[in-house]
Amino acid sequence: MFSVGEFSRVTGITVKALRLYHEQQLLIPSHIDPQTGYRYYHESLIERARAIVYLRNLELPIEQIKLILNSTDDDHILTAMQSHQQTIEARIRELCSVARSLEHFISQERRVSAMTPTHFDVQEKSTSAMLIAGIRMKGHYSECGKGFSKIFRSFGRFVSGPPMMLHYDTEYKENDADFEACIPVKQSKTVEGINVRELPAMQCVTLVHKGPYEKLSDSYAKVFKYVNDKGYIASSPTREIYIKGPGMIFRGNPKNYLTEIQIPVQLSSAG
Amino acid sequence: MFSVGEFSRVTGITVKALRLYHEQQLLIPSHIDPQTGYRYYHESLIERARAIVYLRNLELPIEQIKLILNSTDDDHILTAMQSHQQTIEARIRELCSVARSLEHFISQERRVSAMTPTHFDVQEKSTSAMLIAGIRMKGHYSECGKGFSKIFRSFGRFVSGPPMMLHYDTEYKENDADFEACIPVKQSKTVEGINVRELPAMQCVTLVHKGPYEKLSDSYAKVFKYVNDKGYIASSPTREIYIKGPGMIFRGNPKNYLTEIQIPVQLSSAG
DNA sequence: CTTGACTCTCCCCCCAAGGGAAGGTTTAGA
DNA sequence: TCTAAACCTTCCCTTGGGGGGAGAGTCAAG
Repeated sequence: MFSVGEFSRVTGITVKALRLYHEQQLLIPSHIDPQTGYRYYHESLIERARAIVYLRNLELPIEQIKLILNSTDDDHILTAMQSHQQTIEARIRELCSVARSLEHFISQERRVSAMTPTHFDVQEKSTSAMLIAGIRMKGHYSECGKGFSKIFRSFGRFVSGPPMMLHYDTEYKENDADFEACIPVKQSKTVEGINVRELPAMQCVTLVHKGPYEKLSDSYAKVFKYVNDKGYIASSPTREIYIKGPGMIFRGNPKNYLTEIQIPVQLSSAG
Repeated sequence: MFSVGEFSRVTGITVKALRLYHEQQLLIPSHIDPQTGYRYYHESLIERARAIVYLRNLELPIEQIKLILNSTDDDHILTAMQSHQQTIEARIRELCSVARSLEHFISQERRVSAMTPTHFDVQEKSTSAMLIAGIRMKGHYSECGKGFSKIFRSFGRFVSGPPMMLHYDTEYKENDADFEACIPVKQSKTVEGINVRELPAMQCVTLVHKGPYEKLSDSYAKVFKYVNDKGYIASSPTREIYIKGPGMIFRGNPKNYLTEIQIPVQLSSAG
């Protein structure tokens, strides 16, 4: 006969758990001193205790274990284990789905971090051609969200980069702008109202704007000053790439928004 | 401004949960009527509510969500998500391990069920050769458990069938028996004290004994009677296969124990 | 003005499997 | 005999809410 502490050491079950199992009628001590209430466990209970440990490691609930250990019918045990297996596997599927979402979220975030430049100067560079899905719109810029949503709904996981906007106006227009909301995609697909095509490579002058969209005009001024100073000829459409913006999930902090301005240029003879 | 009920309908969060989120300072109503205590949510909170729903679906605890949504530092968000991902993946690994154990257990049980014969008669059959790991022992039969344990510890997942015992005595001995505890295995392996070898095919007379080991002698009597009646010559070692016994985990019900007795025979000229 | 639908705050209990602490009794060894 | 360790019960705490109810106040439409 062991006392709780001894039995705990032998079986590896905590004293707390032993008391709980007693209360739940799962593992009842062989003898309980009527005076002191001390629990005493017979050696033969070690076996049952081990079975309980084994089944608890399989994360079976106490109720189930009680049914299993008290049943003499092996078939019933098998059924209980199978049903538990179903439960576990369902849970695994849930968690895997969560893990996939997390993976997706994190890789998205990482891509943004990787694209975050360390310098915010006007630069010249060439872009390569890319496949985009776009929706040409006229009106106020703030309408662009609808366009992005529509493209995102249609292309979902085929999206291969941050959303961007093409500006076809040669002058600034507030309320009647001509622009195209577009998102780089991996595959072409025919969707009503969405124009999928290749955006050509180009030589451009670029500047990454950090901060809220309200201050974009400052950055535009800088870029155009550079273009003029160099004597380049700006063409259209100009591009705005929303490296980091409000996003689908978090509004984020507008102070950290990153927007790349790309002005396509033809290098004049003076270049 | 929405009342709780309306906001609940809009966001899909239950009223109970909205109150909880308020209490936990996760989603604080835009306005609380000082007289009535009614909660009113501004449209702009829908966005935060959606983010909360999204993050809850990723099974983030409320405390974490609070930290994430209240932080302006994107890096911190990424860190939090990554740490959560670690947690989730650790949990998945745990559950997969549990699922493997369950799978193992169930397939084991199924094999036993499949091997359960529908008739318990003396029969003649031939067995095929099999690879076994065995420990030859002398003494009392009850010592065999140690042998099985040792083999099991060494061969674990290479076990390919139920344990068995070879009896080398030609007469019945209680206390000084000569026997070999062995288990069929998939692969050979050199282990001190364990003899791995091929058990040859043989022609035998067999009977599946159902019930506790104490009554095995009745079944032995039946088998030997059959052998003698047929005029066969029994040879040794005889085999006892523990199709269903106390097992590693459950003692089970001795009334359901299944033990196959195999007596190797040479068919005499009279057969 | 009434009435039915909403909402409020408290309150309690529930899930699973214990953990932790408080406060009191018993045992075992020196 | 004394003292420390072991043991007892009882109560509250954990996650993330769900469920229900009491009792009271409020809102909006007819």
